[in-house]
Amino acid sequence: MNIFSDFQEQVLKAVLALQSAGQLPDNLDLSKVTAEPPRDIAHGDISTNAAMVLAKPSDLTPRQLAEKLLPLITAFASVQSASVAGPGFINVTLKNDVWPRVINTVLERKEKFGHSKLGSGKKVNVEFVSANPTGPLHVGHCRGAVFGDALASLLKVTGFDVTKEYYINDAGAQVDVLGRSAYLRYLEALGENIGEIPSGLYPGDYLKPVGRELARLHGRALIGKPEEEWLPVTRQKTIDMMMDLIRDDLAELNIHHDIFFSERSLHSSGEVREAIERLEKQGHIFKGKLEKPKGEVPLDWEDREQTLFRATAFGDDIDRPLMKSDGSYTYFASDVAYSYDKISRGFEELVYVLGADHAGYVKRLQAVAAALRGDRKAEVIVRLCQLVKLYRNGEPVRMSKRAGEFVTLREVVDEVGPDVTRFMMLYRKNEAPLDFDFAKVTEQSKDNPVFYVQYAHARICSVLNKAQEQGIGTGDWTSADFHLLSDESELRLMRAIAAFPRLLEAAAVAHEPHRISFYLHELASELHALWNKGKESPQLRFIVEADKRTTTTRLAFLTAIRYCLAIGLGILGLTPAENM
RNA sequence: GCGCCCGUAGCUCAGCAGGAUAGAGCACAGGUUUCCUAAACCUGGGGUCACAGGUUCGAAUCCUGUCGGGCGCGCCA
Repeated sequence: MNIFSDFQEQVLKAVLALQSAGQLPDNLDLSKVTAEPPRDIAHGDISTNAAMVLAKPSDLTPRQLAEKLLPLITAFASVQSASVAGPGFINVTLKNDVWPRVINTVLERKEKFGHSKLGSGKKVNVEFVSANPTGPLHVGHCRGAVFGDALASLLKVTGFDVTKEYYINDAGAQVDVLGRSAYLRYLEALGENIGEIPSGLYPGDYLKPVGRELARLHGRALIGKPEEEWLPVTRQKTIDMMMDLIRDDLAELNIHHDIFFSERSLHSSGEVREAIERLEKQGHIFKGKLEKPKGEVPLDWEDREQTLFRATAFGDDIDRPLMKSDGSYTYFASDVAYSYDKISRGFEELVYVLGADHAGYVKRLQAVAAALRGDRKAEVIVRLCQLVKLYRNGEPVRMSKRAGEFVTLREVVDEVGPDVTRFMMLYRKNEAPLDFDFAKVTEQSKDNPVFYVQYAHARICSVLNKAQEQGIGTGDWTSADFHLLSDESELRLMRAIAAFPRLLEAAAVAHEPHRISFYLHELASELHALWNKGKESPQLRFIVEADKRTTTTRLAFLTAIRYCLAIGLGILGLTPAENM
């Protein structure tokens, strides 16, 4: 039950009624008609702009049209009163029985309250993390990982058919370097003196277990062989073990992808060639020279003719090369094939969660999809996550990538826990930079939003448990009478509950899971406010021994709030705290 | 040079799908409280929504331009 979308539908029906009565023109654009909670609650429960957006094409003033609509809206079953206000808003106060119905809906639908069919089963691919399999995940991957996972959950509960995907960059020069680095560790494991790891290879200790495993599997068999014989072996084993490592890191954060897609497989299956042939047939490929880049010029710049995808025809800034000078495919060529693969699998929405340093990829990804999709719908949506700055007691944590000193994702999660990590990553709009202070995020005070929200849930659990001990909160809410809830704080909480389904839909449409975090903080805040009132006014406490009916009502009410908190936290990937 | 993101209170940030008098937390000022419904509470001051145009009945929100900050710009992935 979404009181806002229900009301909007009714308003649209009222407009249609006026149209069939000949009072309004037939060809009105109704898409701009909204039904939303007014910012100022003095304006009632729901406000619609119908009269304002439809006035001009109807050749009426907003007020005239509002007056026409008013009697129809006043007649709605759920409406107590309606009035025209301001420039032409129609404000509505709902009948008292609406809030009880909302709460009953929560109690019936339980952990599915707020779920909707907004997405109507649309197939969405959410690709996130996709870090190179050359080492453990570091803190920089953290935000995109959490964001992507939460977004996927959000889209799921709003009715999309979501696939969570990780693209493994297991082709190209980087993983060759990785294979060579592991080979050294293999020699080391067999007792050879390898000295310092040469620059250009991966120095990290995390490759030592790979070396030992290679030694266990192959003994000394790989020694003395030419590189082209051992490299494929060490490379693949290393990639496999690194991906296991990465999967473990992600599991620490409660993140599980549906599909791990290998870039290498695109080459071996011939898809790279196929996809490029398809572009070629469509005439989107040509040979040409690119202009020298402005900015920083690469050291090995050479002016040469190359095979290019005409990305500029699809809105990109420059055309993109598909072949290297040695005749092999570029990374971008794999991207073309991968896009083609996703489109062929029937995804109508391709979501990419990338770091802000990949902003330059947005247009080329969109260009590729536009060129390849043909008659299919395949919309590319890119969400960029800004950097996370780590602090320890207000001091920035220094990291040097060159020296191999970086804070790993695992270190963060081990120190503060997955729930705190996830919530903090989502307590900011994705395109805004984020400060993460180890001290602040684990602080147990109301200034810490994770704690604040979890505490609200735990408080409810504590009351419900206490009630159960006294034999009152049995879960049978049939005798609850929500008309008894009349305190301002209680009314605000009921409005917040009623707004939850709408919030989820809006967050899904905007691909902005952070809105849920802020909503939860607000909901928690309202709950704590009511709780604090109970200190001063015992009649506002949840358990009122002398009044069983009120107690039952409030326990049911708390249960509904608890569902909202738990559902929201669940979408963000947190486990609601039962006690703290 | 070009592209993308950002610019809202002293600070960190929200601002819901263009809506009515722009919000929260911190900090600041004043007050309450030592209760066991622990990990405080209440009240208050504070704004040229970077700037200038435009679209609209209505713009922090959409468009254009300017300024300021960040990121990126072929044979790395």
